[in-house]
Amino acid sequence: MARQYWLMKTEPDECSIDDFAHDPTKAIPWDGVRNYQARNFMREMQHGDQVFIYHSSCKDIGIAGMVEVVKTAYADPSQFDPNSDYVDNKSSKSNPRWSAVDLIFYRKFPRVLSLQAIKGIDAMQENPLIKKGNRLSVIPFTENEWNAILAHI
DNA sequence: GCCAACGTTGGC
DNA sequence: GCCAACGTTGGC
Repeated sequence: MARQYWLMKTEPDECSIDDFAHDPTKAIPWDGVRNYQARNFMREMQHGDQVFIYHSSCKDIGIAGMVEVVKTAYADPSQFDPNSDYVDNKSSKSNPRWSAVDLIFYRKFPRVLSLQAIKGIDAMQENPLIKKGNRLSVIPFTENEWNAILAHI
């Protein structure tokens, strides 16, 4: 199947593009997703899929760079960790409720492409990212949307 | 810090 | 299965 394109939101205080860039050889587990729609998208991800990293709830809101999927969905360990904020007592090991994927650095943009700029891109008008009240933290991108973003970097 | 919009929970 | 209450997200 052809490579797919995604966007994942993160608060840069938690995990930013710089955390990936810091060691480009090190895969970082993307765990803690506790939304079913976002989880389902993560389960569709394939090795080699590319992902925009979006910084939310911060000073410099927008797309900061790109990472790549290096490990497809597996049971998110944090759901079973009683010390984790993300523990889910209703999840079972035989049928884990939540999934994680591993991501690796691909590229940091010279500057963050701001949400405001993204809203101005024609090809992005149907993308959930710019819809008011949207809370989805994992968003699929069409190839057209993906290329339109790259054309503005 | 505010608050609108949304997803989830739980009583019925 | 409905829906009100609640907690969270995320831009401003």
